[in-house]
Amino acid sequence: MRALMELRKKILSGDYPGGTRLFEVPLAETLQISRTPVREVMSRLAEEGLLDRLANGGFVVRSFTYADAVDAIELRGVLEGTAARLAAERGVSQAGMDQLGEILARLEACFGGGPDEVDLEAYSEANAKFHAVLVGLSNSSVVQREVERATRLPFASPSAFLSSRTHVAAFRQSLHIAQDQHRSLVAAIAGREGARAEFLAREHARIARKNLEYAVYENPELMLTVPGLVLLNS
Amino acid sequence: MRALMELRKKILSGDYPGGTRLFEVPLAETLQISRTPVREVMSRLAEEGLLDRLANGGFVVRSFTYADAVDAIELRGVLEGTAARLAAERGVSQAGMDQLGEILARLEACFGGGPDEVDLEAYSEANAKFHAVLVGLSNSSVVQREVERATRLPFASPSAFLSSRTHVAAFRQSLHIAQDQHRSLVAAIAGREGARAEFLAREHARIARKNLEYAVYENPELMLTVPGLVLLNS
DNA sequence: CAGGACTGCTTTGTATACACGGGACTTGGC
DNA sequence: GCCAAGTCCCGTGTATACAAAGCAGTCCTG
Repeated sequence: MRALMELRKKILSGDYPGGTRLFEVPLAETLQISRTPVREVMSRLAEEGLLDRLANGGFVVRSFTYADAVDAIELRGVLEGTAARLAAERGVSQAGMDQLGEILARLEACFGGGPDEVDLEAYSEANAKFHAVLVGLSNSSVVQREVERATRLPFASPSAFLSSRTHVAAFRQSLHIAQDQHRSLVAAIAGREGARAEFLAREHARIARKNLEYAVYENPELMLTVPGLVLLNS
Repeated sequence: MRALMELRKKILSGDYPGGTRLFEVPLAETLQISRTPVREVMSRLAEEGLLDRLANGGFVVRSFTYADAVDAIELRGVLEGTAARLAAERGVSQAGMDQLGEILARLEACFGGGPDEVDLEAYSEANAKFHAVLVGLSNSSVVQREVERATRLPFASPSAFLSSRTHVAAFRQSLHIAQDQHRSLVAAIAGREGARAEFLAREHARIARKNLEYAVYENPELMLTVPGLVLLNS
């Protein structure tokens, strides 16, 4: 199934702009496989939300506007917020809280002495872990499934603007605020404050929205380096 | 693609209980088609959330617990709530509000003179329309897409407990409350009250949760007549 | 000149045959 | 007697050939 990764990569790197119809025969030649696995691959990418099924068969690369990206981020916030609220309402075991605390400490350790000094690589990894664990603590496989789904769109992922290739001051500075929200979120869950946890998670996601806004309007060359932003059309 | 509908129907009617692994060859014989379209069908049902992909290939019928159903309903409420909030925040055109008002009136007309007299058939149809239009008014294709997805699980659908086969007093009585919530929801959107709209939509969905609770604990024979409830296992 | 129908091509849908991989069972050796 | 290795079977992955459907372009007719 290397073909799946290959096609996904091509779409994510902008080889096939949004709205491009993908024909089976040429794709089969490009990927050096026959039509049957091509269909399989496209079907999976449709599940991921990267392709749309056409009414009369066939697939097109899904096309995203700036507004869609904003909504996808908002949606991620809503879903993570729900997971956080459920975790708070239903309660989290001591082991779960310990796990969150440990990741929190790992995130903390990524900040160096200087005000602008961050180990982005380590932060990005711990951040992804934090979000994954948080969602798991909702104790709801249904919610977890949908969060993971919403997160699969690269520009909506919690780590979208943390790629090590994007050493942008504006992004780095947001990390202190983000980390404070992480801490507050954990405190809210520990204190069974469902509403607080929910809205902190939402606001947390809106950092990504702000970063997106910055990339699109202030620093357009970032569109090429931040993963997924090439998918944005108009 | 009648095979798709046929297999979906079989799963929804409980022919293949949750956790059942679906093998391609026997399924191909059952459905009277070859393995290739069987794979296609299963792939689509996986997209719908009725099947799960196994790690090493193959599919199993997704298995739902009571808690999963509760969570799926809550999730639907959260997503519809988000749509309602966005509609309120972003504003809805006069034409949109008129459309909502018209459906509201149609719902109203379903209640007869008696306290327990309802044209369930008409109500169910208008109710489905109301929810669809409401979500459309969010003006967000991303949110709309995910609401429709969450709604595809039959027991999480807004019309789950409105099937005409389930003339249960407990369900009918909830309709007056539901209709009041519909009216309030429209008022909230008209008044740009985002938070109110969001939480009304959530609470509205929780009527379904209550009905589910009733079906499972008070009137188990309903499990067989309410569409989708046969999917619930433990 | 315009509209409709027919034909041909392009593209997806379906069937079938073959390849590959994994797991279980059996057999042989220690 | 137990463990390990090999083989066989079951099930999915892949390729290819063929069928059917949709679309467009052209030609014929009114």
